[in-house]
Amino acid sequence: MAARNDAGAKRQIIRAMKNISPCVACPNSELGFCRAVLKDAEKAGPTLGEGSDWQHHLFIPAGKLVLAPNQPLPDVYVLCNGWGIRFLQLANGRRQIISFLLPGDLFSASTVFEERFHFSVKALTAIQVSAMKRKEVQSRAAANPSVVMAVADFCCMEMEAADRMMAALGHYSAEERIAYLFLHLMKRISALNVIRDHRYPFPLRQQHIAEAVGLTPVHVSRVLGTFRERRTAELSNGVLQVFNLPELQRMGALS
Amino acid sequence: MAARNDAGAKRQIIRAMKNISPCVACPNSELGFCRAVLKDAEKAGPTLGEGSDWQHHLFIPAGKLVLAPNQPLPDVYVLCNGWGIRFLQLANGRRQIISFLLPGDLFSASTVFEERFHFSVKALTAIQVSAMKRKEVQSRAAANPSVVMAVADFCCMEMEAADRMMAALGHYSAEERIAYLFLHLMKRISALNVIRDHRYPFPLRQQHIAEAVGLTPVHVSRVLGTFRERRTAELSNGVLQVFNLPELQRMGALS
DNA sequence: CGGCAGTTTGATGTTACTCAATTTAAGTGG
DNA sequence: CCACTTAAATTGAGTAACATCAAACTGCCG
Repeated sequence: MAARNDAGAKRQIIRAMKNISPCVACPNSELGFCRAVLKDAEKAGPTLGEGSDWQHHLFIPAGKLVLAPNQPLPDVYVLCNGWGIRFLQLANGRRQIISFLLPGDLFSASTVFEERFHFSVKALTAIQVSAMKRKEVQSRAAANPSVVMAVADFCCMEMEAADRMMAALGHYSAEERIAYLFLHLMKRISALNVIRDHRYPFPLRQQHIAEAVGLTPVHVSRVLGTFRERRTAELSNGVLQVFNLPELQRMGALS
Repeated sequence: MAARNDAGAKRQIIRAMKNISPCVACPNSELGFCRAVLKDAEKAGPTLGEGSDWQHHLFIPAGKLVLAPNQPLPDVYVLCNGWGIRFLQLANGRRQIISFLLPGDLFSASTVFEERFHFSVKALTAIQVSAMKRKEVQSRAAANPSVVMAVADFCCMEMEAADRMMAALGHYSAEERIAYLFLHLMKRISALNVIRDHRYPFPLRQQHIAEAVGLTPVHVSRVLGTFRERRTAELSNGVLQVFNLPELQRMGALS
């Protein structure tokens, strides 16, 4: 039921966002938000031209920093394509990955409200980003309740995800944290892709998993090793293959 | 500067919330939100009677569960008085404290948008809670931008706090996590109370600290012991006394 | 072929957990 | 005011989980 809820919210975001971003400038969008919107724009005809002055699109290569914290920025960002990470840079040089950004995701609901962000964003793969003037988004939201609903929904999802991750970080073992991360991302990926044979696109390095769940890369490697031995799941070549879903769920279920 | 920001946001919430809740039914409010609102209501005269049908007040004894997760509830809750904890109940019987609720706090910004909550709330001390019909809050928000701003601000604060706590849980040692928690709460308490001699009201058991930062109560006791030995800080009798603030900040600074 | 980033493996060290006992503090009822 | 009870905090000993350090291995790309 939680899964249905998530997927429902995502669809709602997609639907409502049509009122914000036609997203017509994304030529090669393959997933989620962009494609859905693109189709609609085609149907609707060429009314919403690509040269609008309140939104533009960015094409960012893999590994590049997209946003640094505490810069005043006039735009709200939606990831159209590819994967990103949202993270906090810590004093000791480490970083905590707060969330993985998938196609259709607002970088954060807070970007709609505030012009300074407390986090950084980096491209994990090559990505496309839709940047929309915050002022314009806000005024459209004021005129259109479904946009407000979409932002509110995203906001709730974001907060719930953060809360659950806190619980995982605070009270779960290495195995359980990684299982939880896998399940959480699998649910989100499933909402965007058709998954066959339990094989999920998963462009993460072990380093990223480590930074997300608060372990060292070395220990992540060991845990993934045991997952492989036990034939629970295997991560390689950017694909997560799950062999024993019940086992994974047993480990990663928070409540 | 971060502190000023926080205090500013709090004041803004208090100001904007006057449009939502006169809060006149709280007889003994001593802190923050309620008192501010009460004063204003007196000035404004008795127009806003206490018998309004869209809000009521709850008096809840210490230790009582206020909200269980996944119940559809028609109200939005603001803590008027006392301390509460917001937490996730985990499968293994443990719980993760997500945040401490102080006077003036919305239980969560998500309560304004959704009728089912993913968390539980428990009274840490005896508390007073203002419950306002969500529908009414939403319609007042639609009519009054400053209410929207207040909720948005609270939302951003909540998300930022969660993100930083994730970083603390993921990458920080026991000492650092506890120092971080202390500093975070000290900042929030300072926004509500006048603090003298670095003595902060702090009605937490070591068990609560443990549940918030992901340690065992035993280990919390040891860490607090070293804090006391080194004369960094001391927690006893519901009072946190800080002797060496720079030392605490050195340990608990995230970035 | 060489270089490089990512992963794996081993040996060792440290942090924090577990279990259990003891002390302290805070009521409660006589 | 004092025995009795109970919750909370402290202390100690032993252990498990994860970190650290270092070396070897893999795949990939020029």
